[in-house]
Amino acid sequence: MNIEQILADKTKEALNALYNGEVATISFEKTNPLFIGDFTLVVFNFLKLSKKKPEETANDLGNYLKTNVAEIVDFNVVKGFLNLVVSDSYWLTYLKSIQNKPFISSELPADAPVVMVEYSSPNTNKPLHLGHVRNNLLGYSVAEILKAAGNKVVKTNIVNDRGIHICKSMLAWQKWGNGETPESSGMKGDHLVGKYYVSFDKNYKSQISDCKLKGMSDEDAEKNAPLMLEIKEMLLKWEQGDSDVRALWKMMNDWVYKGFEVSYKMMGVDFDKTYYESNTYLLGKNIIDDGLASGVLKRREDNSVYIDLTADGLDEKTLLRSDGTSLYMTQDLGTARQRYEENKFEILIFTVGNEQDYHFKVLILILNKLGYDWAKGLHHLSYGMVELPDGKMKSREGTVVDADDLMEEMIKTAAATTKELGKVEHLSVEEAEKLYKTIGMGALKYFILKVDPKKKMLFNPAESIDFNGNTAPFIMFNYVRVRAMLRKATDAGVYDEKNLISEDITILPKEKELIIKLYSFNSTLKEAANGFSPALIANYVYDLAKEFSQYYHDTPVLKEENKAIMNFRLHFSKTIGDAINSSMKLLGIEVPERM
RNA sequence: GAUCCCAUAGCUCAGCUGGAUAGAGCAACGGUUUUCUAAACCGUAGGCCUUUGGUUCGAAUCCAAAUGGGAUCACCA
Repeated sequence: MNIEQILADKTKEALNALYNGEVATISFEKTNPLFIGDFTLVVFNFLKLSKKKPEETANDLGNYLKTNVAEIVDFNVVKGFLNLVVSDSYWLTYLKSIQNKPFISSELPADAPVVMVEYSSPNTNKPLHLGHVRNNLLGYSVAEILKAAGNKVVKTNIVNDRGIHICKSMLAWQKWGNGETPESSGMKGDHLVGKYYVSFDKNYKSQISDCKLKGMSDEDAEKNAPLMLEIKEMLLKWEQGDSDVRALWKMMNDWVYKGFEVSYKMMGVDFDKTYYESNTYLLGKNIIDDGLASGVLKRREDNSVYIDLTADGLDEKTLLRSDGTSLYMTQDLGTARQRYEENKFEILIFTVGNEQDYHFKVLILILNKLGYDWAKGLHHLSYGMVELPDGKMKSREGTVVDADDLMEEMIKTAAATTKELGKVEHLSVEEAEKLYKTIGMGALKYFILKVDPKKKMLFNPAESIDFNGNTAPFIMFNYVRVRAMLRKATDAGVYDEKNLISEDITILPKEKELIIKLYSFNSTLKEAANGFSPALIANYVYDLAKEFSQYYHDTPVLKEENKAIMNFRLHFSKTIGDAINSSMKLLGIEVPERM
């Protein structure tokens, strides 16, 4: 049983014994560093029971806990705050109990709930950009966190591989591509396709202005520009299964997938199941039938189907066109049900940007209204846009930060910095390349994940991502210090791996602080899992690394003359290193052994 | 017009379910290396937590309104 639980139980007991009263839940907080103690109990809530002043109440409880809880060696009272001091031996025993045990259990309980995390969901008409990077990193990290918290996680990706936007790239390539391929051009497939998407848009825009010069309204110009008419025809042919159009579609999508594969690999993300919208876009009509039968959905005179959400403060939402064809919402209803039927998930998380908050609110509400029990487990993991200093990214205007470019840039910067610091002398070329990638990608991932997902974030490409301060390289650096010490100690034969910690060690204040930090790993993981928030893990691991850095600076380890103390500090440092490594893994960040 | 999200140091961000004197990093200024990796450590300076009301023993945190910023509100995806 952990110390907080013991304290909570004993406090309840105390309230009963002293004041004959009861309180439902009692929670302790970490003592503010300005005061002496490890845990603090705020007693204001108990004054009604004690009918005494805050100080007296705190003293009563403090005395009770000190005499009745072996782990409590001292306490002090400041106003209504009872600060409790936990014995060093408790913390030592705790540290011993986690020695050489993984922070994250690799085994799942047999009855682990299934959680699906859907993320990435790219379009196949253009390459990935910075917004997708945030999406991928978030989704992957949340999946890792949920897995570590004891869930059976299924990572899924739904590829938006059909529709009018894909036809744009296809038509442009057909018209102006001269048979260009990734091989002939040397371009990555997704970039090549994206190039034609941009050129379509450029030509389309100039046609619109031509039409407007001829006196058309904005709306008519957009609808009647020759390219738009051709696109519509192409989409129709695609839907009818025209073999030429389908062949072109397949060829170009395959180029894109090959490109995405490279980007995903570089990002270090992967998927257990990939769905394609071309296979699922017709789903959902059976749900409509059920909904009509139960009266939740209604049919208009023109035969279109809708749901009235005005009572919930939302609008009327159309779910089926008057011609009977389905809409974005229709297919999302269908795919959600398909997911449930295939996976029987407890929770399904959609990692999608906050511009779709409304869509997901409606989607989840409709499924609940339709009476699906599993709809309670749906959750939209919404994240803010990544903004550039001069406004938001627009792919059509070319003001995007391309994901591949960004990653390459990060790795280059990592290489330059590493060389500048003279850290590559003992590394082979392959090792050095690997290190640059680890550092560069780690810095990028940490930079993005440390920000609360729901907030929009600013990315300034001119100021490349920092490597000092609250960054992944700083955290890695502290891990590397631990590993270097352990290597040296092992080589010198002074590291006793079996005899962990002897009892008579006096722990330093900083050591105690760090042990308490290690102790909070599990509660942090739980919070991160409940809140789907990698940022909590990022903050945790930074605090841990920062405190360790201070400790490392002030406290000799290998230079310590007392062998027992040296061995303790080695084990202690190793455990910190393990915690750093595990935390970083939850963020999808690898740590190097040297840097 | 309606709905949703955001507002904390010059800049980028923490601050969990309300708790004691609001924290980091960057930038600025000063210091630390014969000592386990200085991508480090220490110090100085920098705040009406957007504003106004309310709830409370206690509010950056909860509620309401205002202001500013962003997003969304198609028989598009």
